[in-house]
Amino acid sequence: MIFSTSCVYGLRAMIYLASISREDYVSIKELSEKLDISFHFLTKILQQLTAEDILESMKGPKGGVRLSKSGREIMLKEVVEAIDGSAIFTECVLGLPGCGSEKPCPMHEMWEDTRDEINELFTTTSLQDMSKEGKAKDLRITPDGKFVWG
Amino acid sequence: MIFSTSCVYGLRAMIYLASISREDYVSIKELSEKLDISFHFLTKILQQLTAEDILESMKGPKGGVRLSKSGREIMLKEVVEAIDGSAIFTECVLGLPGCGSEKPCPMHEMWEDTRDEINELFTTTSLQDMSKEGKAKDLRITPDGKFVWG
DNA sequence: TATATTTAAGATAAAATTGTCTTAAAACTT
DNA sequence: AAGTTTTAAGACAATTTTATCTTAAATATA
Repeated sequence: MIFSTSCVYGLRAMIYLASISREDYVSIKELSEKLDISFHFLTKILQQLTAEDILESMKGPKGGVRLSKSGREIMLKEVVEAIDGSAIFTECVLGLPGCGSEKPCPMHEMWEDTRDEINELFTTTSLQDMSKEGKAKDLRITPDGKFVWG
Repeated sequence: MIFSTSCVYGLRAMIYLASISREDYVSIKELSEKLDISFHFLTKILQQLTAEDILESMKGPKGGVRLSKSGREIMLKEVVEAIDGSAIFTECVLGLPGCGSEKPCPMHEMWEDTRDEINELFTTTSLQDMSKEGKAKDLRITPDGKFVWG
């Protein structure tokens, strides 16, 4: 997998949130059931996103989480960076610290363009792009496919 | 990191092996010292590559490992697949089993081309390409850069 | 044949990731 | 004000990955 399990769960949840009204809070319980992800584990992941101000949260009845900005304004990269960090968008393949144009490794030149393309892709693709795609074509975002779009 | 630590170590070792004579065996001890990787850990990784017939090994004095084919014939993808598996070249971003053109996830279409590009890149780039690049420009393949090409 | 060298293989340990459980704090409801 | 619901936070456990250590097996050399 290119992203960690945590990151994948975070992306699934964020894409789902972008598919529904941004007004009201959605409880993590509901999210975890819809997306078939362990409640406590998902809570931790969403806490990270709340800490990064990509999500807003509220405690108590009627509480839950919601996007802090429009799904059109939240890019996939923000979500990935908040959970997995920016290595995938910046680091070289051989994992050498400080690898770059000035001090490259043998794989740098070969990889650079593709890496930049990945960066561009995740920088320009929004949660809304993904939720619209999924909702319009009724695509699945859970392994079993039982998930239904709001 | 896009690849596991094991995979990165494996790539570094294989690129180095492609830079020297294929005739004689190189001891893992020597490799581990040159590349600054734990001997026992590197041994396990290279054992995987030996099991996949990318490397040949011999025990005893004058023993060690060597490429089973010319570095020109061994593609980066073979090394990555032997250690990390083929997920990065085939799997979808959201980690849904069976995700593909017929049964996609919302991110499938967006990711497909780039993923195929990664696949193409690693399928067509050989160990020799990398070792030539590194040797010609004297690039580093260890974090500290103390490494010297044969 | 005996010895030294080197990979193979498996046990063990440490660290990171993934997942669970409990308690606290905040916000709503009655 | 009391009780319920929900996120926050931290302890704990399981799993995977990374790393180390020990013993066995094979090969060369003397």
